[in-house]
Amino acid sequence: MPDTVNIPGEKLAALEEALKAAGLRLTHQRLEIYRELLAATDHPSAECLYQRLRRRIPTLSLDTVYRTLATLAAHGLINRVETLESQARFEATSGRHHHLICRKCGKIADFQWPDIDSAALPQEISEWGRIDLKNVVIHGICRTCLERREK
Amino acid sequence: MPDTVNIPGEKLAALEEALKAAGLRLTHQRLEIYRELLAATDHPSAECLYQRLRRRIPTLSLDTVYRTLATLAAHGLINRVETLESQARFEATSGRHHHLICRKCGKIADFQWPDIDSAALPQEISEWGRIDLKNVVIHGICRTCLERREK
DNA sequence: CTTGATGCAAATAGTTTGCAGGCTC
DNA sequence: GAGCCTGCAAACTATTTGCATCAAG
Repeated sequence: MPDTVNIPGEKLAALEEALKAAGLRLTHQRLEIYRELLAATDHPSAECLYQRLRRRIPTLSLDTVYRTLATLAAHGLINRVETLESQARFEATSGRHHHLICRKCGKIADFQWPDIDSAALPQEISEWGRIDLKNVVIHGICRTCLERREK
Repeated sequence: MPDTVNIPGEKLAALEEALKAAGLRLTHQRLEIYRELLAATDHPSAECLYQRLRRRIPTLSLDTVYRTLATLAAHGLINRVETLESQARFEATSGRHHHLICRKCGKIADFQWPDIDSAALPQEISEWGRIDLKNVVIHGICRTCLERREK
């Protein structure tokens, strides 16, 4: 099993470029945090990322995870995902997608819905202001939790 | 100017019924907090509701606002609105609607989008589990903030 | 070398909880 | 009158910040 996550080079190049453009340094921690987020599919919280990374980088501190997540989010490399929980969750920025959230176990899954992506917004919206992002959030109970409940 | 907010009786009846069904009491505080939320259009935070209600009920405590919001939310009378901010925001449960969030001032507006409400979800979703709620969240910058920025 | 980034520890913000007295049913 | 609800204060959780040190460019 590899000790570090291996990730498409283009994404890492984007990280390096975005950081450089903002006059920020490409540090070991930033690289690893971003890598971990690229590899993760479960929209981890800061705390959760910290636990995973600690195995590889024992000296890493939770503060740095928070600071790095804020930095990366500010530069559009990652997204803060809005949930109803108190803990913030994160994902690496990637193609257009939407979220399924289980209200029981809190798991977040992605799904595609091209029909919505291309659908025209209601007329009234254009008067509200400038639209940056259109996202569908679906709440429900995932299959695993449903089956657990039946027992 | 009226000292208390006046609200359609049906909503209040729903509150009374829902509380009674759960074996909970209809207290002055719960009534007023729910009334305030029914009247509000700006999805206020707990702190914000507290400030508004204090004028009418000087003895009200912030803790009670939090506790009451949790109670009402647990019984489906109000919704916690998910935002990217750290503060939770609330709205009285009402007809199907979606949210516009200004990333500058944090204002949340409602809008209708019947096409989405009636649109069929992608096939894959049904395999995920049970769907309770389908919500569109739009992020952008509201007109007021756009104009302020131009100056 | 220089300056921004990190780790540590302490501070904050928002929210929750334990307890004693008050109010609804 | 009995027990849930409230207000008060203190506890908690997630996140942020000040400062001395470290490392990337």
